[in-house]
Amino acid sequence: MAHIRALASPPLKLSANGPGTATRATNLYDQLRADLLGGELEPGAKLAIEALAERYQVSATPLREALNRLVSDGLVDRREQRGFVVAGISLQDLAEITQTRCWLEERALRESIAARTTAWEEALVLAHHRLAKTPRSLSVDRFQDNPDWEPLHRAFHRALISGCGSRWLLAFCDQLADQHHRYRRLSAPRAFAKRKVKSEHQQLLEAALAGRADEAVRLLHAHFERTARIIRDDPKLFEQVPF
Amino acid sequence: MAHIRALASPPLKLSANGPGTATRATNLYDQLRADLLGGELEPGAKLAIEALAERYQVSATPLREALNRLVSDGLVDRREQRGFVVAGISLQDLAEITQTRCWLEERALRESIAARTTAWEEALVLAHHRLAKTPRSLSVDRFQDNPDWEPLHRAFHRALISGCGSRWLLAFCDQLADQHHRYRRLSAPRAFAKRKVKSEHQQLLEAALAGRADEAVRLLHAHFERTARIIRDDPKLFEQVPF
DNA sequence: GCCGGCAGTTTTATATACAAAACCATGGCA
DNA sequence: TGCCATGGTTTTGTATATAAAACTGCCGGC
Repeated sequence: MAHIRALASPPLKLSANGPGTATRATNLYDQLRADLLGGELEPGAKLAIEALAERYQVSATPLREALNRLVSDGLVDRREQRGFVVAGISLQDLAEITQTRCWLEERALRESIAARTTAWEEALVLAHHRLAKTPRSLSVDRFQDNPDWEPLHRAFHRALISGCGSRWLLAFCDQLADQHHRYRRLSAPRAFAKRKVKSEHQQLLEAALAGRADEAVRLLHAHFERTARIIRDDPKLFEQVPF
Repeated sequence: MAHIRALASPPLKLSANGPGTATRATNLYDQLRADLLGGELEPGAKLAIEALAERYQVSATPLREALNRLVSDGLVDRREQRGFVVAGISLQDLAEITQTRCWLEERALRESIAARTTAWEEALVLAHHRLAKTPRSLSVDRFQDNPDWEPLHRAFHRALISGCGSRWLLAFCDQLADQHHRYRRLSAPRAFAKRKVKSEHQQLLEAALAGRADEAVRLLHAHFERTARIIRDDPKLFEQVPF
């Protein structure tokens, strides 16, 4: 199942420069993905081959390969004979992603808790510790994204469900987390003022470690739904929906 | 969410020959996918560019594009700098796919039943009718695959869960169904002798229509697990595991 | 004034040519 | 004999060139 990518980081090379060196299409895929998730490339934007080839200094062939991979991830839309565009966002889609993520992560979390091991608990505690000591914002009074935070947040949520026993389910959850992230980016400044994210994670950790599955699931759902509501209620966000 | 492909059939063209005509890479993707699921291309087999280009009468560029898409589907493995191979099979993978499919389809089925509408019920009845009147085997006494059967079987299972309200979940289920199919193909001759598939579907239909969610889920799990067991117990299938 | 077709332009998709990495067999050497 | 180095071969991955489709703006008809 080599197709399931490892978390949000580029695949680590086994040998320094032996067989299996990363290919140009793969590097480009990683970079494009980062730019899509980071918001450098905005939803709905045209992904013109020539412009991108110029921007990333590659030729059309590996570029098209990378774009094709991103289509499968749901980050890019392919329009036959009309090229590629950044996947759009909508309230409907946000609702489905949130709902689906609740369903899948609930299952994964319950399985992880039911099958919990020392290794899992320790990895979880570690992930939480790293997250907890990292500030969300670089500035205390206004929101200024701390780029270290997001990967650690991601890693914590990943650790919660990592013991579920199904690489498929984990891959699906990763994909939904990517999608969720595209929306979360938009709400981060608003969420910063309103939310006590830190304590939400703390409670989640404690419930999971203590094996209180129902409580952990409840907290996780609330966590996701709170994010969704903040985005949904943002008056500016969806006013100019192109459809 | 244009990336979610429509069931197992090629995307239907909206205008006869207007904008959006299928591209060569897309046609190739469909064909390769069919051949992978149909077993023309066996698990572990090398997918050499030149050989495939010759076989399908296309050049390397669209071929590589199609292969990249199939990697995301989990039907093909990419080995950096070493080309593509048909994704392998293993007992471990079969177990995970079966388990994950049970989890996801359970959720989707429960949601479908909870949200059931007349349209959903009618589509389900229709799908079941078509399946029921189509024989599994072209010959009565020995197994000879009826190519009409599989798409109808797929459509029935799809109809069961189609009301779940999440295109994401449906897409994940589709992907798992594809994977499951690769294994199911292998067990079909053995399953033919042992199983009353028809009555399993009949019961499932009745439970779903009557809104008996728990029973429907139980039947669905049993349906999947029975398939998995038959494959698992096949003495020939996994004796020469390449690892 | 608006719709529908038509030519020029731009952009996408594909074929081919080329570069670079992996593979393979051979042969030297301990 | 077993192992690593090495050169030639094959195959992958990338760049570029070409073909084909979509877009644009203009024009004429209704």
